[in-house]
Amino acid sequence: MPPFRAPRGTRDLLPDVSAGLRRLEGVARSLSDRYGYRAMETPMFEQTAVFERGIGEVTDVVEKELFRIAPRSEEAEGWALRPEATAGIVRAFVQHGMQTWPQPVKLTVVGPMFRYDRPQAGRYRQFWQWDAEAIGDPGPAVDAEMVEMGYRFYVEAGVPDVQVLLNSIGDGACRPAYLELLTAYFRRHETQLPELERRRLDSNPLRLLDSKDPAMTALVAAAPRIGEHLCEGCTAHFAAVKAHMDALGVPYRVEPTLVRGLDYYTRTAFEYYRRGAEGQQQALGGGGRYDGLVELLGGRATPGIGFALGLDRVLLALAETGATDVAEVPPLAVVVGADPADTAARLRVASLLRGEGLRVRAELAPRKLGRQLETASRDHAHFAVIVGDELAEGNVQLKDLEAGTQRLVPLVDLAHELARAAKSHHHG
RNA sequence: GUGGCCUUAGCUCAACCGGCAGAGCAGCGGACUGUGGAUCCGCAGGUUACGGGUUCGACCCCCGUAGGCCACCCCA
Repeated sequence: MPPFRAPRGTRDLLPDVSAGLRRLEGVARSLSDRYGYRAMETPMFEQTAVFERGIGEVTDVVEKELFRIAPRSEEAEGWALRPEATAGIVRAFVQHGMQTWPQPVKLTVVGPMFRYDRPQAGRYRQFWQWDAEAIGDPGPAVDAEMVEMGYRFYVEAGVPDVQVLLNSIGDGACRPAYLELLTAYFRRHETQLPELERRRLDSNPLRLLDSKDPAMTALVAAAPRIGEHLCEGCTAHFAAVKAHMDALGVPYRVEPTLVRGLDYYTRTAFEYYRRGAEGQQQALGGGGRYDGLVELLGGRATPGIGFALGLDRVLLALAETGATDVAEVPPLAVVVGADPADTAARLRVASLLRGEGLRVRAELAPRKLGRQLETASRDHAHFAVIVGDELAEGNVQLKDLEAGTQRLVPLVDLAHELARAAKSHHHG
């Protein structure tokens, strides 16, 4: 056992996996660009209060999953690593007076998030998200546009069987009344409720709706549905969102029991999940509207909507379907030497080529020529540059490792020759 | 945070009932002293996750800890 290991719930992304993550990040940035979302960065930690106020004091994320940093003695307030991006972005929106920018302000963040959770496959204490937020547009069209952008991400990333779940969870006008109705309904059947569900009746009654306890199925099916108790405004908004989705041709399923875990959501709630995936980590991403959040964090009342897509889970899904490999680009050439001891000559020739912008590897270990060529072949390099006695006359051997041919080339022409060969290689 | 299963070389895995810890792959070297992907041979690699206990004797049984995984809670 090595003396040090990556902390629990974190992991090293070795080059293959790291390349996969960067590929996903590329898809996310491309989509952000196409849909008009501008990239920004927020700090990886904020005042704890930003998350407590923004996400909600009684949510699991704040109550038990927040990665807290104890304040130093001279500081009154503690910090916490960001468990999600929305609160920080909205904090920045308020801080920098973005309500004076042309509305809506569309922003995106890609980066690591942190939650002090019990780890499992696809659930880590440090994980990566693509987050996008559109702040300042109350209309349903931007909701549909956002759901579509997320859906397109999975399509372009190559994740099969992604389903969009859609619901409306009401707003300040209709949700309180519905909650009362729902709570009253379950209270009437309280004796049939399992222990856990009885406790949730007080803390978060909406959660009863997507309980996994089989004893709840019948009860949930007969429970009042939010969709039938939305106010006029929410009903119209939801209908318009669905109409836009239909027009865009994005497949979705209305899921009346879909609720979201964070307090700030209003009206539109959506989730992307993978059908048929074993294990519980089928939630690939989710989001929703948060028309009260900006005000909650000290700004003028401003509507907003956003999503967070979990990149680790996409990586996991791609690995399961075997579509994860990112082909490594081999070096154009490997510089090898006839005299194993003369490392300096190899290093010098490689340096020359690198200065000309070429991707080359120098074989620096003092191994005999055969071994050097062997590793060059296994690297799938196109060429080997053999440095030997002919260097005295200013020449090297340029060997085509695929064709097996080689010829004498003056050192002064080498970069040009290789660059030309590289071009013809790439163009077939 | 709750319950359960697992942990042997860098990786994938063997090791009878409690009786000398092994193989394949990967790495390094040789066969091959200025010419490559194959082949053959060799070398190195281990406190059997860690700490304790039972036993003449523990990879194997018991207890604890850590990590991973699974189901919850919850979520990405």
